[in-house]
Amino acid sequence: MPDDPRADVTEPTPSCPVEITLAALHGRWTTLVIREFLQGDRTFTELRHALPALSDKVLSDRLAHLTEAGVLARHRQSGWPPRVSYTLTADGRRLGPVLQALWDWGAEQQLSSPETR
Amino acid sequence: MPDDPRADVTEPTPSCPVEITLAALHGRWTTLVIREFLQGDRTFTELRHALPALSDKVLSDRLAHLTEAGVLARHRQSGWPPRVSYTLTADGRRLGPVLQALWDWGAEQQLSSPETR
DNA sequence: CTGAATCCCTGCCGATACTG
DNA sequence: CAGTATCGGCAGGGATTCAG
Repeated sequence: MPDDPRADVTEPTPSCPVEITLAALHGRWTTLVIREFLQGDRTFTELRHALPALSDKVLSDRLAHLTEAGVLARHRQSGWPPRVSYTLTADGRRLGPVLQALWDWGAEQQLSSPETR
Repeated sequence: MPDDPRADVTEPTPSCPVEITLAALHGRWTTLVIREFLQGDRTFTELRHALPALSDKVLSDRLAHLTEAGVLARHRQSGWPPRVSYTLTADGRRLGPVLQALWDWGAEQQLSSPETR
């Protein structure tokens, strides 16, 4: 990874692959939302129930952001009441291992330094 | 990972392993600073030269933050001029695979969606 | 040389209210 | 049902200046 042309960078640029991923995961609640989708499709209301403390606005923001990042796909079912479901894309599913890596480091960290300060 | 007691969480909490890791990586420039250390020890001035657009204050903040997160260790060489070097801890070295996972996803993403918008 | 203190500015997040 | 509009508070990040 240091032996990649794209690693020749001296400032944070959106073209760095690491930045791309962090941008996709960016924002409070984002990883929890993704975790929901790793267990299957979800609608707006289902997410609201799974994450009660998450406000409508932020949930809406996150879904839009993840959709734009290529992680989620939006599906409008026509008819009434309006129903929209979201699914992980193939790219979104590839985030599983990424979250796993984040989880693993944090879990190990909890062991090696239970609490500093 | 969904089959872990610590995954029963309905809001972002600092005790979630994923949050711990994201907290360690948090902040602009942080991953670039870590990348420097994956290639060896560095002093304040060396980092300043490697990342010219990074201000003193933010560099200082990042070093303090990473030290507190257990990623870096600080070593004061006594004498004059004052010289301080930083090294990755064992935990810090374990971030290599994490950054690799972030890199891989982002790199793949660049291929599958070169530019949207 | 290696930072810490201060100031300002921007962007995120949350709450509330409203619409197709 | 599934969002958008608006507003306010607060924390992050940059520039500059000062200190051990």
